[in-house]
Amino acid sequence: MVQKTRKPTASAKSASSEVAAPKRRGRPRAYEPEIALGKALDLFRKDGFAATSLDDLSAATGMNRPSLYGAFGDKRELYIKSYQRYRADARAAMIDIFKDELPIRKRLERIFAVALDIYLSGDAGPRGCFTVMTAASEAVADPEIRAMVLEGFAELDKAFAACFSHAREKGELASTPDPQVLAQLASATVHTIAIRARARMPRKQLEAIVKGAIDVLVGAAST
Amino acid sequence: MVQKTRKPTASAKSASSEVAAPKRRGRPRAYEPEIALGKALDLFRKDGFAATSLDDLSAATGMNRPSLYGAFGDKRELYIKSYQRYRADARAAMIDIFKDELPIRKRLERIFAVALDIYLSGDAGPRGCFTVMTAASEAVADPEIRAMVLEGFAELDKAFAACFSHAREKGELASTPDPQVLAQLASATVHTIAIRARARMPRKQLEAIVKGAIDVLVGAAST
DNA sequence: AGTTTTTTGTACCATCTCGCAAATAATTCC
DNA sequence: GGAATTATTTGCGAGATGGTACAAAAAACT
Repeated sequence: MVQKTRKPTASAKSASSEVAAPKRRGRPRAYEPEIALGKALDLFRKDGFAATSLDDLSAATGMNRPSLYGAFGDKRELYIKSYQRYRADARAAMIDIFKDELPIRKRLERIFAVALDIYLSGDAGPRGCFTVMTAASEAVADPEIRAMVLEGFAELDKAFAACFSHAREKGELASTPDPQVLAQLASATVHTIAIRARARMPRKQLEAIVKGAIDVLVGAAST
Repeated sequence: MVQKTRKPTASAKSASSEVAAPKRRGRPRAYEPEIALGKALDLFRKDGFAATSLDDLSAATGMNRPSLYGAFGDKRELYIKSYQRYRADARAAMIDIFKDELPIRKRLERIFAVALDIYLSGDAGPRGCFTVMTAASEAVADPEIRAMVLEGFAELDKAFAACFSHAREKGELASTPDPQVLAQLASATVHTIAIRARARMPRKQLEAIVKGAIDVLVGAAST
């Protein structure tokens, strides 16, 4: 009764965006759940959890309330699914760069640039980072959201740490500052630009902050 | 009609907590506005703007709705006044340390410790930083709040920059990284611990982040 | 005493909130 | 074609929401 109970029969091998139409039984869905979830995500990013009403969500997705409820569960579940979607999108946008074989400085530049793209996007003003702007607020009272948020921090820290470790092994960085410490400062930089972006600080200034941070992070250790 | 229009007659020299009772005309107030504002601040910090209802505020302050309205204006005005109060409190807690004549490392340690105290306080879980957790969210749509938030960032950056400049003049820091860059990284560290505190990251871990950041900030330049 | 001034308390309103039940529509299976 | 299955639509209902009107209360002024 929640989301899709996909294909009880057909080929269960390939999962995601199967071209095959598994011939669902009843009335066909009028709207693509993935698109609707994207719209819901946009709204939650813009207004946060409490200020986003089901009517807003209904209008934005084009689904009326019961359909929303049937597809995603109640408001909180929809919020959590939206957050998962956000995280998946952000991860997808970053993972290649994190894994790429570039000089550390170049890599950091590209990662921060992608982050800025994410945070500054939005028709009605920059939306910032979902984790930082709304999820962290909910985290204090909701254990499930809290776990996701903490996991998000850890994921980013870990990715940066791998970056710095790798760079150190390649001799791009000195051994003095622990890669993990550098990683936490890089995460902090991500966080500060996320917040500042939300307050409509111009991109130029945010890029200046990023540049300064990179200088210290790689310059401080290598030079 | 808003807040106190204090003393049309009496001595207009001393302002704040005057002991003199200027003999207000009508029925005396049942509650101290400053205390009520503190309670409102607590609520807004805990739940944010949208999720805090006037009923909640009424219950917390002990004032009923019309009194609240008469004393502080509508919900948004009360929110803004709460934020101003928060900023004033935070400034008061930090200003002495910023001005103090301590070695840069010691000064940073104390500043971050105070920040952690603020962010981790709260009966119902750590409340984080008002600016970061709720005000920045509202900033995107509300110009007045936005101005205050941006001003808050600038204030913190400036205070840190003054710190680092001063330290450099005293020969505690090398000349390589611009004090302003160091300041922005210090602010970023404040922001990241504010967010992480809200997600109930243990104080120990937050202190570890702070320690690492300080190492890089002062160690990177001075060694 | 009575008048004036200010705050409080009660009650109310129009609107929005979330979630759901019942009825209707579109499709596949038999 | 008819039964079964799945989605959509309409609309409801109990309660919360922000804000306000109005009268009662408590003080000072005359």
